[in-house]
Amino acid sequence: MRELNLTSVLAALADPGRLATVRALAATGEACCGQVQAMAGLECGKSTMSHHLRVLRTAGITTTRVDGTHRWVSLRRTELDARFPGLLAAVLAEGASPVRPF
Amino acid sequence: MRELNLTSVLAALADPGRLATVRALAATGEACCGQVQAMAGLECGKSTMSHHLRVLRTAGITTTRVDGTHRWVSLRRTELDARFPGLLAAVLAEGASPVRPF
DNA sequence: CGCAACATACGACAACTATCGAACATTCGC
DNA sequence: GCGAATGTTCGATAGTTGTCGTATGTTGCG
Repeated sequence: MRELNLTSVLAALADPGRLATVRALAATGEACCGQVQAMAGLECGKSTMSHHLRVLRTAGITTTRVDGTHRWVSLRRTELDARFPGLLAAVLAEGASPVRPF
Repeated sequence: MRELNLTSVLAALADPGRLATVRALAATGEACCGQVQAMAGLECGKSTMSHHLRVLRTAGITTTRVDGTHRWVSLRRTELDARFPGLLAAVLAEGASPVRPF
């Protein structure tokens, strides 16, 4: 288990593409790189996608399971919630509700 | 009121110095630049401090009240909590508890 | 007014980051 | 084994960010 440093986690999440990636993973549970890219709607090269996934993995937000030619990526919800309670929920909740207090 | 974009907020918080600044502000409620720098334990030039405070202000995390030669800085807790419920609490909670599940 | 205190603005520089294309590695199927 | 599919790694480049020193602006005080 990594250090799960808050600064690193926030830095990893502070990118629209990676945020979309995390949301896609939260919705599906597990997905391989290509699926994530499609679901997150990221139109970038595969190397860029690989880079973003590495940032998320290095920050301890995701984990990767190798299976043949595929790399199945998923959120480390349990560890994340244990270390930073409410953080993931707060980030994922954004945009989910209409945010109209009136 | 600014756009309060989640990505910008996360990017603003993704810095040790700014995180310490936010914690100091959360503890005191309001402080002028020099006090913030001292409380957050930031040993940097004043221009750097001013830069960090501007990043926080631009992201919508803080607001500044001018009073003579002082600039009183404080968190925009209400707006922040309304826009991103739980986010500030999650960020501030880190390190507050021993984080020892055993 | 002149000076000190507080903070911001500007210019410069180094370090980091996002992005891309091409090359490489691994595995599956024929 | 060969080629296709899936990702990663490498090198390069452009843009962003953190830091600093200095200059500037504003206010309070004598």
